[in-house]
Amino acid sequence: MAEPTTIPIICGPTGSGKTGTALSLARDWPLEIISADSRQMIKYLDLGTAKPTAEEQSLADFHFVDTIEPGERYTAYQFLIEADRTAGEILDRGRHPLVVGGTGLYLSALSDGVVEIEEDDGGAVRTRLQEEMAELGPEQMHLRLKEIDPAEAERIHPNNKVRVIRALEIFELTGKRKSDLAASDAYKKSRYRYAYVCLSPPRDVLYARIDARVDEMMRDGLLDEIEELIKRGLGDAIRIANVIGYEELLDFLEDRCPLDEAVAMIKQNSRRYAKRQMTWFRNRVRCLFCEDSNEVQKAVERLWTGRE
RNA sequence: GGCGCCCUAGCUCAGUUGGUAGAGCAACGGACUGAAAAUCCGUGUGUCCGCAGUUCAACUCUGCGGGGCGCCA
Repeated sequence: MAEPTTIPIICGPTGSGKTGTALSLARDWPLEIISADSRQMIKYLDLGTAKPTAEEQSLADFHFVDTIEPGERYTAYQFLIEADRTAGEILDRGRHPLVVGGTGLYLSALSDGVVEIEEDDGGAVRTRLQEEMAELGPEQMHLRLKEIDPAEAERIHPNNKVRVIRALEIFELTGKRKSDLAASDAYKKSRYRYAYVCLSPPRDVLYARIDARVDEMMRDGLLDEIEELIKRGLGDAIRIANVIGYEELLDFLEDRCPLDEAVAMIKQNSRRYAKRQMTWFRNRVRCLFCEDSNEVQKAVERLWTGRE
């Protein structure tokens, strides 16, 4: 039996230049890009998510860009299923799949798999748990988790409502403890192997680039984009989508802060996001770290030519 | 030029009746298994403007110098 194909992943924090790197490779290689970016998937949110432009999208085939509606639910599990399928189709065309993105959870779902759990139809269980959380408070809910799944409760801080709810939700849906499922082999996995290459410029360079990119987004008309979407009745959906750049400007448009303050917050939140991404890549996955685009390109090409 | 107030963390400031200092924000570190650009946890990082004096001991008191703000000229 043949070794499974190894597919390269270009990861890295926001603003590191992943898209540009992928497009450089596209000049010399027959590749298709599997974008692993939870916010670039959302239709109409273009400037603020630094979505590849129409021109950039004409230079290579991008998958998982503009595929969901604002406010629509999408999960790491769906990404695993669909990205695996897409990778297969690309290989069938005789081309190279190249995963590019900064959403760590989606990437590790793809590279390491994720536990299979029954679907919560319409999210009724989660909605109810959220209501109970609001009513009873985090301590009570954490205590409830402690009774059904002490090991998981031990790992989750009581203030982390999202995780406490998720663990309770899993128990209600499956009748099994999250800690048991995680230790089992009930994993959904991709057919392929993946190799991470992380584009990580020095921090001061990255931060300067992030700040400059935010100014550029504003010059390009991010505010107009949002006002247009509000006119089309998508204001609430944008809030739900929870995207840096949109949240802050909605605050400004709703008179909650001056514009310069909103822009400063976009920069700060983007930098913090980049920092969290770096923490993930440093400690969560094994990857080759490169300071610049050329190094990344060489590493990817080594994978494709089969020379390790 | 005279008088008064101020100078402590990256920023805004608190504080020590003399025993080398602490809040908020920022920053930094970490967690993350179907919400992840989400969610959560942890950590003071300091020539206390400079020099000299008094003192066992000065960030604190005194003098000189520097910078800032206000009022009067």
